[in-house]
Amino acid sequence: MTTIRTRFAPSPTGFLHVGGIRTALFAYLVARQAGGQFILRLEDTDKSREVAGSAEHLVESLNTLGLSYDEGPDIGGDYGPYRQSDRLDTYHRWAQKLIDAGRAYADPYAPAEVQEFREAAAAAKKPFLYRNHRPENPPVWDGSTPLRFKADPQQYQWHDVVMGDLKTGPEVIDDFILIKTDGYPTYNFAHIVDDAEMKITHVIRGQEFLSSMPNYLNLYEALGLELPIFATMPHIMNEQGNKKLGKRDGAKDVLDYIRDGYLPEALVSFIATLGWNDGTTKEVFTHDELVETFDLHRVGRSGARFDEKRLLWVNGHFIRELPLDELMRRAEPFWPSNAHTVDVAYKQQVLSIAQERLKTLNDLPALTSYFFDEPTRDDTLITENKQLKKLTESEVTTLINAAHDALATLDDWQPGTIQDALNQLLESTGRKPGILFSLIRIYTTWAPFSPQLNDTLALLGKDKTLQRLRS
RNA sequence: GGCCCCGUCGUCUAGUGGUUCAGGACAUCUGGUUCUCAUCCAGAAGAUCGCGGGUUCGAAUCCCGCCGGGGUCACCA
Repeated sequence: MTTIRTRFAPSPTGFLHVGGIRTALFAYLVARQAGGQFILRLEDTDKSREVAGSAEHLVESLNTLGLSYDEGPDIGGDYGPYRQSDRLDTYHRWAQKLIDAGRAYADPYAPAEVQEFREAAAAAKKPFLYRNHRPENPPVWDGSTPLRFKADPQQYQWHDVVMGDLKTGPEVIDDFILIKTDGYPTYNFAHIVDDAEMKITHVIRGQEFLSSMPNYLNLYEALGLELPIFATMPHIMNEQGNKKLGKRDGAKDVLDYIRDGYLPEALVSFIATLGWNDGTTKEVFTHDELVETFDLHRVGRSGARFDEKRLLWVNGHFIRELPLDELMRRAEPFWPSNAHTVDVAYKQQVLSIAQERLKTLNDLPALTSYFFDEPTRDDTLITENKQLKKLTESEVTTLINAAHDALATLDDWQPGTIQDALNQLLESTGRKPGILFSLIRIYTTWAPFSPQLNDTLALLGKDKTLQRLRS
């Protein structure tokens, strides 16, 4: 039985967005659940598009999301190198096989000439095919011109795990470039050679490559290579649903989501369910659950929209599921600045009452700042409150003073005892909780929302509570 | 334009001829949980399954046509 080997093969031209991550994730899952290997290969054959530092960025993105690979440019492996620019001799070796077999030839035309052919075809409203201009006696290829594949146009039928049975006619097959004049191979050539040499069993990639499949099939044949299993992922669409998600349309770097307080596991679960589900009503999946239940056959064929609202909900869900000490670790970079002057145990208590209110870790400062800093008074909290705005100034003062005095006599400062004192105050003042508790809550936090009153006061401490009720 | 893929509530989807003329989730709205926000619970609204034909006793599910959306036609991947 052959070992399942999948790969993720991005080009280092920038960051990774959710579309790329999904392809990587699915390839990763297929390998992991089969006990196989997941490989990272850098497709850096277009020097002009390469962005400095993006290889490291891709690696960081995969690591951050927990998509660990078994072989790759930075860690090596038995089938390296894993950077295409380091494999040029391999491509030339395979190209020579094609030349020897009469299946590759030097392209004698200047770029402008090819462009003319193309425009003539467009003018005649016919699809452009390079092979219609195939030279009769091409010169010996010396590397100064592109090397083209001599296609053998024919009808193809093939199976795609996601897309099902597909077929196309010979008209879509053409002579494409194998090696460019700069000596680098094209993707079309290099990925097939590499997949074969690296013993890749499943080619999982985006839909944009679907229309090139007949050409690839033709090349596999010419090269005498066995076909891997193909799985084509539908596009993830932008929020408007009218375009494939792309960097130029504002697709975000996945690492930006992490910086914005999203949990890697939330991102992974959300991305996995964009086009896939396990057939039950289960909505969120842990890493292990995905490894166990993921199935390429259940990936849908239609493009899915990227809905941030749903991601936000998934993220909140995962935050609530986190054990407190783990949440503490994750939250570390997100605290308001003054929180660092306070001891860890206190922060942990603050976190415990903020946990169920966090949608992202980035919500932490807004939710907890009054535990660390003196809040600034904001009277609109009272004047814009339906019930409180009816009170006169002296009524407010009276109530706050009463609260101060009642709480000042309290020796045992605990949520329970505080609540008892507050309940007594309710009786002695004859006010509704909606008035009394709201007022105390506002005076002690000056925040639009906070955890329930007794917990907030308990954590704030007696001194701070009384002091804020005096101001 | 040629070729290819897709089309179920606003969104993600379940559903492959008949206990599903449609289930779940997000979002929205309502009520409850001694105060706000959130959580949680209960509930509401929301899809004539893109449209039109056909096959069938019966179709979201099969066939045909149309429309709509997307992708691709590079010395980019």
